[in-house]
Amino acid sequence: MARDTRPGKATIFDVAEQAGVSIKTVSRVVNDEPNVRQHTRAKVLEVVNRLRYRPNAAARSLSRKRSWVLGLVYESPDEFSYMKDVLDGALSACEERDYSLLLRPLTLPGSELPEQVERFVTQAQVEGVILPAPMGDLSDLLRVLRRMEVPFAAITPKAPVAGQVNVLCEDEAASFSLTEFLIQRGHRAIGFIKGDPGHGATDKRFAGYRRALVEHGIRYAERFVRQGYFDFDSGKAAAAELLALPEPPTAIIGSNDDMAAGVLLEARQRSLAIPTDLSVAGFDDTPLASRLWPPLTTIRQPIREMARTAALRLMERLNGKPTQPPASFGCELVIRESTA
Amino acid sequence: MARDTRPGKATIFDVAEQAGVSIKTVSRVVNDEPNVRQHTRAKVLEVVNRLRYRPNAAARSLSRKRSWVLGLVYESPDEFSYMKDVLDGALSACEERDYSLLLRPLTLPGSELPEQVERFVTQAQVEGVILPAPMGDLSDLLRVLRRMEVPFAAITPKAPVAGQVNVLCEDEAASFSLTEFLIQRGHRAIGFIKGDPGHGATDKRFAGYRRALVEHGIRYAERFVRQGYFDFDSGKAAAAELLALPEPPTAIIGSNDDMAAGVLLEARQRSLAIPTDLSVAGFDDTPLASRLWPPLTTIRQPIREMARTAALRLMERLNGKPTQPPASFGCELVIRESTA
DNA sequence: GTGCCGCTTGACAACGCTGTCATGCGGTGG
DNA sequence: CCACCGCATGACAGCGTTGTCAAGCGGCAC
Repeated sequence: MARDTRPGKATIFDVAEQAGVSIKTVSRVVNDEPNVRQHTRAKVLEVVNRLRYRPNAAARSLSRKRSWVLGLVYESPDEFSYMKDVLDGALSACEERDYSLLLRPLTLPGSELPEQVERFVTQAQVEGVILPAPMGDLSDLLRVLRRMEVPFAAITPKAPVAGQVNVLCEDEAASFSLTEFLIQRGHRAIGFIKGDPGHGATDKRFAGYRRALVEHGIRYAERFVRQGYFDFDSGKAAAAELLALPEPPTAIIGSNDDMAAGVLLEARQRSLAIPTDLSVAGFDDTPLASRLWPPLTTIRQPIREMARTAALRLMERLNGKPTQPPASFGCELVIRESTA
Repeated sequence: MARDTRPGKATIFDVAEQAGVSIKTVSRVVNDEPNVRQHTRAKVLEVVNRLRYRPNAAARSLSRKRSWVLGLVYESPDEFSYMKDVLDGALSACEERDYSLLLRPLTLPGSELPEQVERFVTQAQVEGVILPAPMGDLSDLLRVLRRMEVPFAAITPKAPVAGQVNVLCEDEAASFSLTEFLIQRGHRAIGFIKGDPGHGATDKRFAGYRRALVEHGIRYAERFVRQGYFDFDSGKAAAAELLALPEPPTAIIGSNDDMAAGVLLEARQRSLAIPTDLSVAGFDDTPLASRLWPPLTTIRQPIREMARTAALRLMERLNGKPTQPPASFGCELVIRESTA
């Protein structure tokens, strides 16, 4: 364990020695603490740059009893676009604030989920956890985190989690405006494919759909509604049922783009022309939406920004800031060629 | 800094005390070192479980001068499927071996790239870096890593990187067999959209295409080849050019699925029927390929496994195992309805 | 009985940093 | 002149672990 003298591996002792000060003063300068004379500070910084000194994270963690590590616990779907945005947003926040982000994909449903998360958190000394949908609704998971006293940030949970960071978006309103848009284009028989019942967005999107119907004097018909699971196959299957109805809908809304893609494929296989015979719309504005034919009318959510906010607020919380009310984000209707 | 007595926060001292041994013996048991009597070992393990003792990672890192952290440096494309598989594979390896994985998305081209990577590595004390394509071909990046003496694993670089972990796949052979498949279906005029010139796969896929033509006695025609950049828009633009030729090709190969999706859209907009008027094929077998209409004939690569192998070999290297010859993986032709 | 060896165990320093507290110093008010 | 105060700085312990080295012990060969 002789001292490592490769460049870039300088320790606080090396800097102190060369700057002619104590290690404590170097520490003060590096951490931007007050009570260091301007002249001293400058000298230390000069040596820091010359030696390319970087504080050792492990030593710092050990001493301060903090790790500056956030965890991102997620369910890994085939169609990863949503998670990609979450990841981008969380990473950008972490980088900005010099936190690290550790990932932990989980498979649902999972009876071992609590242990897996516990292991994840203790193993890597995770300080706080980001929970994209539907993780914020898994009571087992929340219970473990609370027991371990690990703060977390829930992105679009069904209901805001008390005492924690919450980031929501206007799913209900977005769904309302999408449905309203179809109604205004003359549709009366509008099919709706729900998402996974475990996700917070599912109920809200469905509620927005219903409210739009009601407010425009259209009777809600249960036969136009099918259960899906946010994946391509379930969307395709639901569409098959809807299109087999005696009087099929003239428009179908999928609760996300991947299901809407399933609708599109099913329609094709039935030789329906889109949007002439059937209008189709989705949610999320994933890359998929613009690559399909015809490109999907959909709802764009600021997922990246939401995840960023979740991460930033979580850090603030870890640094002692009191809990804030949930952050809420608006959505935007993106009109493309799949609707008429 | 009073001792933290919450459950799950026990230290090696607590365990030693309750087991009636020294901390060193606890350390031996926890690290599976030899020379501990069976009886002693059992007693220590009992206490470890009872107190839910988990070694403090920071302390361990500090003492051993290792971090057990790998870095994944990547370019973040819109269509994330490739990276999703890389991520899954790398994470599964890391989890298995109790390593952590840190991500660092980068934007190319980047003049600040070397500094960004250097900061990433020193900041988080990254021990080794995984470089999915096209990162393994950026000489600036490789230079920095070598200077810092950080081992890395390159996934499908243009040429294997000397002295490092390399994971390749049979891109040339796969491209050959895809092209051959089209030829056997009667195509003679086959368009080819190249990928980003910076990627290793680009040249190999193109080479396979050419070789298949030659071996089947078809003259290679430059007018059937266009430059793309592995993204949807460039695929669409290239297809537009190819289809505007006086004698357009009857089949087009995109060097990845996203570009093939662009071909599909362009064909649609020209009212070409797929596959009757035009056959289309891609590479990678991303979720996109099966969601398009018609579903894409494509090449499936074991990206997940390749990334897993890259990570595992990198760990072995970090643990002193000598460099091995590159690992190579086969690909598989997936025939769907976009070709006839 | 003596010397040696291998297994088991423990004492203690070291890893690189930050927190606590003490000390020195110049200025200020009485 | 002295007491006091605030700023600047440093000595040193402590964070929780592992590496080194020494010691104790029993067995075995001579």
